[in-house]
Amino acid sequence: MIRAYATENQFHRSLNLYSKMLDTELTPDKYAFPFALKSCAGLSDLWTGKQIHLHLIRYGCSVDLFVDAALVDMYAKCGEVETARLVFDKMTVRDLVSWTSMISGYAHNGYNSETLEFFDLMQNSDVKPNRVSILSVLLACGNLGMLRKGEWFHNYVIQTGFQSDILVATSIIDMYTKCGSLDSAHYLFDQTMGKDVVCWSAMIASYGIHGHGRKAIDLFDRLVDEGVRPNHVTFTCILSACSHSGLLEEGKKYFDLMKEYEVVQELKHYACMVDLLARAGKLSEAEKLIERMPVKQDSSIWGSLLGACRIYGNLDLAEKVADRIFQLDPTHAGYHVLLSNIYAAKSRWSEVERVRALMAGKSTKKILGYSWIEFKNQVYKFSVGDRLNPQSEKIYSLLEELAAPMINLGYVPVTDFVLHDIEDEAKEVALSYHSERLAIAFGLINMSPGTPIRITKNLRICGDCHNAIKFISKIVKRVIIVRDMHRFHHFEDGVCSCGDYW
DNA sequence: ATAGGGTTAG
Repeated sequence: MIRAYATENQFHRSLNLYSKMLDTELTPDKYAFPFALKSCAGLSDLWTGKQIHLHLIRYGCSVDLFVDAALVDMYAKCGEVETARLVFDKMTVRDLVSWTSMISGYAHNGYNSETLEFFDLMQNSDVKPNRVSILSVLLACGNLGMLRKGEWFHNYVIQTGFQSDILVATSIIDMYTKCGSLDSAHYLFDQTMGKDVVCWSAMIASYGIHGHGRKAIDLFDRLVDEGVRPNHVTFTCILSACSHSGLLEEGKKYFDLMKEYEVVQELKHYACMVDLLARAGKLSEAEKLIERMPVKQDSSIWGSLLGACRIYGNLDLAEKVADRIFQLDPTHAGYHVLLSNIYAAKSRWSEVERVRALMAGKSTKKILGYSWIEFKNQVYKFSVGDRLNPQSEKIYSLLEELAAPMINLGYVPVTDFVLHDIEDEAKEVALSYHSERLAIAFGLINMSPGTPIRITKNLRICGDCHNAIKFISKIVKRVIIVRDMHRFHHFEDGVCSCGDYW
């Protein structure tokens, strides 16, 4: 029964029975523990997971292939990757599933390079990967934006025949999407037989994140024609796609359509709608939607609105919205910076100072921005103004060389994005060495002419860099593809695919 | 008798 409930995702019931079992004279055995642990994993219930870990030691089940794999999985799914690794290291015998549990734990917790390293280690231990273990490396390649490595795995999948597996195919489509190769994603999607709703959703998401809202809509309508039932993820994908392309009326239509399919409108769907309305300039409509939505608000849904307040220079609403945000999430550095930028754009320097002081007083957690690029099977990472790369000399002189032609073509640095107490000239310098520009210069120096430069960035690209990269793409006659935390920007001949709508 | 798995806002 513990197993049956765990298998049916009824984790609370599963654990209730486990707990009842402890009250009897029976003791759980090595067949019960994996499923009790699976239920903890499903609930991300670390506390109960640790209790069960103690039980299984007490009952002498701590050296068992199945129990240990379940422990690794439980710790990983509860975010305790290091503990999972300790359990894994203690195992005396490891099979494909134990390796895969660990690799998947790495992949799903953002330990992307570890995922790839561990996959190699597994193969060196003469454990042959199967379709399940492939999913994790594809996820890691996608997260890292490692297109060449991802292509290598795609080829590997073709050789091994795993491509006919719909889960693997979907993962490859997603990998290509996240590596900026929309064409490859689309090509594989068309080739894939027996597509289910997940695969369709992945492709809709793909068009969305690359800014092809119309194609996402066509695909959604095709999915419906083929009798596939869209689910909560499919709707998230289509709403997000509409939002990235500014398709306001279409987005509203799909939001309403959710009711017909009896798909519950969750926070993530409202977030897309707020974003869509706000970026289209319907600020008060967006505000009203947040106020009257029947799901619990979070700081980020107000954050979308604050972002739109910056675009439209609406200071009054920005102040009101920022109040709400700081009540919900007082230590978020990004929203403080956003608010101070809104003040800066209106030259309200004393307010800028006030927000900065507020920020310092609350010890906000600032995420350091960085950008990276794949080159020769490696990832090269840059942060603003750093000189850690051996080719720094060349990188900085290339950026300096580009400055004059950029200005000749009409580039004007916009320094609103830098805090105002730096001198103007210093601001321009700080901007011109943002991590994405260093990564792009590295790509231009090292990659053969004609190949697109693909950059990944952990934050949103700043407005000035977005503008600068347009000019760079024109001058160097290169396609530059930037993935920021939000979406893709394809720069070519001075134009960005996002149409500056982002 | 037992395990590992694809899509999702900001």
